[in-house]
Amino acid sequence: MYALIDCNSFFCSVEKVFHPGLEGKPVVVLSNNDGCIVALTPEAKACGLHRGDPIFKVEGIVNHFGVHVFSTNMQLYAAMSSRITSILRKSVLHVENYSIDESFCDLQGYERNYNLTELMWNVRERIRLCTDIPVSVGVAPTKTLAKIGSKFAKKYSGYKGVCTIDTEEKRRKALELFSLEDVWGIGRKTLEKLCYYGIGSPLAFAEKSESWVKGHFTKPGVQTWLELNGIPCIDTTEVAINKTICTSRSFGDMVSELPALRASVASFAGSCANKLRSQGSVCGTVTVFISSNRFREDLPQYSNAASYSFLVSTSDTLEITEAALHCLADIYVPNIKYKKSGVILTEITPEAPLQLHLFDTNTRRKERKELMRVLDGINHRYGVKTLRLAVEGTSRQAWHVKCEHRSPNYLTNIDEILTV
DNA sequence: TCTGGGGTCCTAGGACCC
DNA sequence: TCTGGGGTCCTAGGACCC
Repeated sequence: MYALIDCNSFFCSVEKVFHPGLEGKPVVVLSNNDGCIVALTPEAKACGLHRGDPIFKVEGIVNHFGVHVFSTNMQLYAAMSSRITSILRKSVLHVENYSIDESFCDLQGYERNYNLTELMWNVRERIRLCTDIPVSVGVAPTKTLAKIGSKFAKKYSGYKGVCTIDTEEKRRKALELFSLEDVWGIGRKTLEKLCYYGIGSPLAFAEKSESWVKGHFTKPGVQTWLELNGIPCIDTTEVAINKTICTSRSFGDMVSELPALRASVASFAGSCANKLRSQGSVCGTVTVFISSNRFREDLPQYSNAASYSFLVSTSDTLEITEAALHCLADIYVPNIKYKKSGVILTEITPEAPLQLHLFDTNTRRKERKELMRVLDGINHRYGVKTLRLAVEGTSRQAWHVKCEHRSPNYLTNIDEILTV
């Protein structure tokens, strides 16, 4: 059996931990740049707000109902997430951190000594006591069914936060009541396809014959079908090493001048290189992209991308930034109002063993590695971007993101710790 | 005025090999 | 009229996830 632990309205719940007066009030958390709603409480949903709504379009609702609005603070949410994960790991042997707000537990063996529902009730209570974050838990023979269970646990208070699907009868009942589009693995396209074949519920899909499903769907569809029928086949083992690393942002204000774009690209390249080193990898290629504001039909549109491949794979901030700025120079066109830029690192491999190159002229690899070690050490101790390249700029610039309602970093910065 | 960011996996088809 | 068989690797694009 598997358990899925899902934090309820996670970003909002974290904000509520530090603003206890908000219990029972509508709360939303915005995307970067204070653009769209990315997380909202049930109370906010009841006001008519939806995930994905651009905030400026729903200002009326927000003001009318007094909805509490927060800018996103990923550093804070990530810190809370790791606290929850560590509580889980102390409670259950096999924990798989699936996303910032969800973890799977492999409960194999626990059924001999525990009632699984009671076990998860205890885990849930421990998380509540230690972090004040409410979670919903689904327990079932497959991960897809566990996900469904957690949704029921969230929706119906009678489950007291834990819904276990451990009999054929419960499985069929759950599949009958659950909505098809909420099934893990069924997106917009698959939903359309299922509708076309007259399939209206997860149960109807699960009851199709194996040969029919194999004839009409490819591997992911077949996997979902198997999982719904109680046969585990989705392996979500944590990917500790990313195969691509991307940092991109929409700008607070549009920019046209090359120096501002260079500052943004250099800053994103630095962030990418930092992530790359933190997972002990090097990259073979860096890609830079820039684009204008696609929502402004009245302005000339332009977007482009360019890549550079290194002779010898690297994780050196200076090398990666320099290459990224060359790419930018290749695609920059003046007199365009740019809204977004980004840096992508690909062809990521472990830093050792490093494939060298016959015609490589870089003789300072060792010194550079030491320099990066010092750079990372300082930024780890004194905060992200304390030490950075001059080209990234020094003052608040037009391309910086907007975040007018950001909470302090209560959990990670001693200067911003909560005062009681 | 204002519209997010960061990933993975799978498949088909092209290009190439013997 | 007839035009082999069996592979690998790479990439773009689609679909999905949070």
